[in-house]
Amino acid sequence: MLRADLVKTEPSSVSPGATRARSAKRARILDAAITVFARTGYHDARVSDIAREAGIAYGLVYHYFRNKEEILETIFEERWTGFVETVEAIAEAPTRTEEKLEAIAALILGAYRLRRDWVKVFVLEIQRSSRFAEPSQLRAVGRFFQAVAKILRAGQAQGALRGDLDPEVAGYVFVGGLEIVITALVLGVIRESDADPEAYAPKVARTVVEIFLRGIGARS
Amino acid sequence: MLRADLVKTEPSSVSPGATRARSAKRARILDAAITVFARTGYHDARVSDIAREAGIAYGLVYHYFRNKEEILETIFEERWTGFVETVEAIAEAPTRTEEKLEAIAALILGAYRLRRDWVKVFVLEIQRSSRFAEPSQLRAVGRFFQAVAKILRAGQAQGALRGDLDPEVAGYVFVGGLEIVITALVLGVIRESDADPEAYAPKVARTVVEIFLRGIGARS
Amino acid sequence: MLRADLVKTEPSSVSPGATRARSAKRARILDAAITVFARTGYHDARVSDIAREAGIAYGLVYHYFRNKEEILETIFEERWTGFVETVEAIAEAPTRTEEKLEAIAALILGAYRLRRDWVKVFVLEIQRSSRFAEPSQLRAVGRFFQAVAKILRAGQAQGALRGDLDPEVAGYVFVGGLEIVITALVLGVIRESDADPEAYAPKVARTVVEIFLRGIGARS
Amino acid sequence: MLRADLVKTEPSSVSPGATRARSAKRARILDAAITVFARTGYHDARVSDIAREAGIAYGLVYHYFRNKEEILETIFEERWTGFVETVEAIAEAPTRTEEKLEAIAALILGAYRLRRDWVKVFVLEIQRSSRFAEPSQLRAVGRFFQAVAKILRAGQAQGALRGDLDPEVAGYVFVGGLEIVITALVLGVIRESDADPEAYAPKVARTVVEIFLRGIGARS
DNA sequence: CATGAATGAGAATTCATTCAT
DNA sequence: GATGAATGAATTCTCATTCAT
Repeated sequence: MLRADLVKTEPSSVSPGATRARSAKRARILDAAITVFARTGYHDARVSDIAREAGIAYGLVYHYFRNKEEILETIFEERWTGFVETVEAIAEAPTRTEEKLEAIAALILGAYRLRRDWVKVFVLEIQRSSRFAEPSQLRAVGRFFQAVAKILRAGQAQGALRGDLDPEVAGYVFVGGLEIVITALVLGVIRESDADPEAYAPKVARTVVEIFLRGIGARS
Repeated sequence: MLRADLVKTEPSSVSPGATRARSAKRARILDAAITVFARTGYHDARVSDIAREAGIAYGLVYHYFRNKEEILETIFEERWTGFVETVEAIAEAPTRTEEKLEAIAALILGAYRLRRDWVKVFVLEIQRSSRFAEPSQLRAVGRFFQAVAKILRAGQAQGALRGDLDPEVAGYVFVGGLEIVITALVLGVIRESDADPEAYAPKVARTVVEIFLRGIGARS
Repeated sequence: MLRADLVKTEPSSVSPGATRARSAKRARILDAAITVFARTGYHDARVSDIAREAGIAYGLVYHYFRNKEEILETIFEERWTGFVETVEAIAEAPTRTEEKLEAIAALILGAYRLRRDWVKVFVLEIQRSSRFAEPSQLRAVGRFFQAVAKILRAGQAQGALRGDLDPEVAGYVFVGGLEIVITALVLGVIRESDADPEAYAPKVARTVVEIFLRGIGARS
Repeated sequence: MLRADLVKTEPSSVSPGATRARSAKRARILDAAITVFARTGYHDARVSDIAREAGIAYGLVYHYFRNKEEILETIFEERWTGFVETVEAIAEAPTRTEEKLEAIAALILGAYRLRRDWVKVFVLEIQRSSRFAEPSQLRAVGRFFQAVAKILRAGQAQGALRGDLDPEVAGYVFVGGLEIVITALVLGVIRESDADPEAYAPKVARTVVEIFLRGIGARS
């Protein structure tokens, strides 16, 4: 079964020696930045906050990154890639359409549980960073939507899905449904029930998939 | 029929005389702020930009608003209220559930055509303004989601909608589906076909409602 | 007789009212900058030093000038112009060549007495500012050399000067002779005799002109 | 005949073995520094630029020099010394005054052709380095002017030069005439004729000497 | 000797906000 | 109301210098 922890989180699986040290500091800066961005928001985060959080000196940040914005871009590029690759793996897998959609929903909602800060930064900051409109980032996001669209087109081809709806728009609707639930969670608008937080995400995931596949309308 | 222009756009329907002048300047500042926020983003927008756009001295901004943030809040409160009232009117209307959902979808996607800057600011700025977490704003957003949830609950009560799904989560899914399509339009990821821009929004609206009601899964 | 005080020093001969206030502050910043640049050198001068010297707040400097460099450029443009105009007036005057050259020498060496800081900044800072290589500045300096060359060409035409020497190179030699004497004074390498400081500059001026016209070689 | 290459340029005429290596790196740093200072100016040159130009790690610079400033000082001291010694040799030589002055002019203008970067740094940077006011450097510059003054005094003593002019001021005038021509060349204000660049410097040198000795005034 | 990661003081610049006119 | 000059806190970024390896 596909699991949320498929999202690769450790770019630190690196070669030893000098390289390790370099990567270690760099990775600490990125981790710290995610934490700080999630807490304060990108704009209100000071570079010195990141440095303090990472436990390093101020100027070292500029040793590894040209400026504050490059940190955000790097977070996106390095961490998003792992996510997209997982989604693409799901798309290629020899499973039924419904399973694939459920896997993606579980992946996203599961990521919220495991890497809440990442999700916050992706959802709240990167998305509206001015750089987000940049071709490279749009392309990276595009990979994700294409993977979803691929699942839908395959589903239509094999008769599992209706063929009369635009798979691209449908893909947006599916992702949008997931995204807003996450946003609501991130913003605390809806709160995981205290009773069984572990069970909440899967349940919501299933609801989204269910609506997406069979609709909320009563069967006539 | 419910129309996009139900969104009230003119707080300038005000009393005459001195008061009119006051309101006129104030309204010009708000309009200018929307334009500038849509262009630059809230954080990168300078008060002087807003003043220049409004054609006034920038000290005057502080006559009408305590600070920059209050401008954003005011935009939200004054302009969002009109939107929510329209949605609530739709919810109360004696029409079928499907019609109501279609009206909301049309309202939102139509607003994008008529008041693109407003939508940009709502979607991109206010949503992630740190103030968004403020009770007053959350309440305002909540009114909107409650109106949607009300439609869904009513639909369940009268048997038009399945009763086995959480209407709150379902509401998010519906709105999220619409929202992401708008975001994609705002960011230029998907582009209205040049052939018939007028027809694009309604068509997308219908697709979203269709998926939401009947699902994309093939009828077994 | 042409006098050193022909160098216009007061751009503050301005219109009254609001304009005066604006100009007053601006002029104070420029004056303060000259003082500070002369004392510390351009590179080591902090904008805050200039502000303190001018008795104004930090940020006001940026109200009037884009950045630190623009201050230096402005000093050059506004103050150099007065100097060049004086030199051009000397060049046009209906006096003998020797008188003209003496007037220029007196002007320059006199300026050193009256506006030592200006001379320091011109000689030591502006000349090696990276911007100095800019067309507009080279042109401004060019005006000065052209005025000198004009005097020399006129002298050659009327038979007062030898015709077998390149007037352009000769102009450089004349100005260079003056300039290095000033530099030596600025740097304190040579010191005006304590006995009669007033008489030193004119005496040096006459020496430079004398050498330039009749040479130091013994008459054969 | 005295030639420009009399200026000693290779402190690398050193003993072999380990010492050679040391000196080699040191010399490379100095050469690189001259190149970089000439290109960027002292203040804007970063130590890392010098290291990159020298092809070494920038920490190594601090093995050989206490700090950035010491590099400039060293350039001045080590390279200027060779120049001054050449000038002193010219002064001592059993040649006529005019020949001596021509040799110096040729030396300086020739150096501009051979070691343009050195001249740039001497003319533009060292001269206004704040450290220029340092006794040791003033003394070094003084040696040069004293050598020139010595030539002039000797010329006066043997009747080759007029005795009624201050030899010190006259020396400044001579050097100043040369210096400004060089500055003009450095800044590109005057350009060596493309036709015969080799001949330009000597020609200018002769013009300067000619004016200095016989003046530009028409013989009455 | 060599390297380049690490440090942190320092300075420029921005811009929201205040206030005298 | 209206203006825009004045203020200064806040922050980013640079770069000389140190130091562990």
